[in-house]
Amino acid sequence: MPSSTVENYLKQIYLEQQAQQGHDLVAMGRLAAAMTVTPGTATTMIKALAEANLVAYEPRSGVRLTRAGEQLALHVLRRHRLLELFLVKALGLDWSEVHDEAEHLEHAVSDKVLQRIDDYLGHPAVDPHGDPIPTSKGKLVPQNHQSLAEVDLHRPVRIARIADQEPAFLQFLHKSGLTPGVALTVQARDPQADNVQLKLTHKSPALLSLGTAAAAKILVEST
Amino acid sequence: MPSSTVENYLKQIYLEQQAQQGHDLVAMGRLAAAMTVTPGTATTMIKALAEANLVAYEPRSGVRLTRAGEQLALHVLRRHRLLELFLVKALGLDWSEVHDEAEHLEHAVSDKVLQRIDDYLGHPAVDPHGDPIPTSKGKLVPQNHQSLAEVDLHRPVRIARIADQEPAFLQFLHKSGLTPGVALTVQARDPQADNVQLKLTHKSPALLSLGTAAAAKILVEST
DNA sequence: CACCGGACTTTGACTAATCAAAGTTATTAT
DNA sequence: ATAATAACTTTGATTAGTCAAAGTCCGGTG
Repeated sequence: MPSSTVENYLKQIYLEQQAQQGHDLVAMGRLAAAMTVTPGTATTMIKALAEANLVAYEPRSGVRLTRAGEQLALHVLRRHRLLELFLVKALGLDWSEVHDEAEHLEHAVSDKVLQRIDDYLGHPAVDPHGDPIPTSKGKLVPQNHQSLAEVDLHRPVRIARIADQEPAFLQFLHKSGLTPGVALTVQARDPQADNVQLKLTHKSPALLSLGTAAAAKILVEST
Repeated sequence: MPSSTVENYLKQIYLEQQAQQGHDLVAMGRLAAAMTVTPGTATTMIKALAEANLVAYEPRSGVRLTRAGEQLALHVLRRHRLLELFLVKALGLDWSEVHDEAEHLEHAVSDKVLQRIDDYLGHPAVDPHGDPIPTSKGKLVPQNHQSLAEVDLHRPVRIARIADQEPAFLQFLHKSGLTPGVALTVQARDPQADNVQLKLTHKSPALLSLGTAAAAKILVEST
C-alpha cells in the first residue's frame, strides 16, 4: 500500500501535467514548489517512485506518470473529489473549506466507505468546484472548457468549473454569485486595463469587474 | 499536533486502564501486545511520551496517563466512536466492520467535521457497540454494567454494550439477535460446563447457549 | 568559445518509528 | 539463599521522509 506521501506526489504530478496542457514532463522545481519541499527532497522521492515504476524520470528535465502511476493518481483524485462533495452535501460544509479537509481524509478512507459515499451521492460526475470525478476504473472524461479570459464577448455561458482551491478566492466567488451553474455573458474585455466585465443573467447586481488572472480561473460552457 | 502513532498509544493506554478496573498502571508487555509492537519499541515510545508529560512512566512497573494524556485519549476516543456511529447511520455500514474503518479515519478528521457529524447524529451518548462517547470537553460518564457472566439468574435485562470489536464475534451476535437494546434473561449457568443459557424475550428461537468467555463480553442493564 | 547563472542532483545529517538481540532486574521455586 | 525464568530495558541498525549546503550540468551572452 502506498504511503500518503507517495499518493500526494503522484496526485500532484498528475495535476501539474494537466495544468501544462500537452507538455507532460513536469520539471522538478515545479513539483518541489507544489509539494512545498526542497528540490533535493523531490529528486530523492522521484528516484524512488521511478524505481517502483510509478513515474518515468528524466534527470535534469523532469518526470511523468507511468500508466500505473496515473491509475493511482486518479484513484486518489477520485477519493478527494467524492469526499469534497460528500462534505458539502451530507454535512453542509462550505465549498471553500472542503478542499483542505478532503486533503487529509483522502488517505484514510477505504474503498468500501468510498463506494458507499458514491452511492449516497448518486454517482456524481463533478465535485463542488466543477472538477470531474474519475470513475472507480480510473477513467476521467476530459473536459474542454474555455475560461472567462478567452470566451467570445456576449456569448451566453454557464460557469462549469473553478480552477483554484484557495478558500479566500472561493469565498469571494460565492459572495459575488459566481458559482458553478450560474449563467452570464462577458460584456467587455480590456487587456490594457487587465479587466473583464461580466453580466450575470439572473442576478443583481448584474454587473461585475474582474482582473484577467481571476477571469482565467473561471471556466465556462456554452448554454 | 500529536502524530497518529502518539494518538494510538494514548488511546490504547486509556483502554487498558479501563480494562484493569482500578489497577491503573499498565504493564509494558500488555501495552506492547495491544499495539502489536515489540516491548523495546513500547519502552522507547513511552519514554518519549513521558518527556512530553502525556504519561507517567515507572520503569519496570508500567505506565499511566497524566491529565493531559487522558484528555487527548478521550478526544481520540470521541472521534473514533462518533465515526463508528456515523458510518452505520449515514452510510449504512455493518456494525461489525466500522471499528477498523474508524481506526483510520479517527486521525484524519478535523474538529470542524467532527462537530458536523455530532450535529448530524443528534449528540449521541453511545456508539453502535454501546461504548460511551466522550463529550467534546473530554468527559466520559462512567458506566457500570454487569455482564451476562455475572448478572442474577432470571432477572430481566437489556443488552447495553458489547466489550469486543472482533468482526467475527460481532457478526455472530448479529446473527443470533444479541445486539444492544435486546431484552433477555439468563436462565441457567453452569461453571463446570463453562456454559450460560439465555432466553431472548422477544425473539425466536428464544433459547441460546454461550460459553462464559463470550457471555462476559456482553454487558447488560436492568429493565 | 568560454564562462555565468539558474536549475537540478548529490551528500551528509536529522527525526520518528520500528525490530532483533543482548543485557538487566525482579520474582518465584527449589 | 541461590538459581532459573519471565518481564523489561538498552543498544545498534533500519526505513521513510525531510533539509541544508555543496557540487554538477546546461543554455545563453558576451
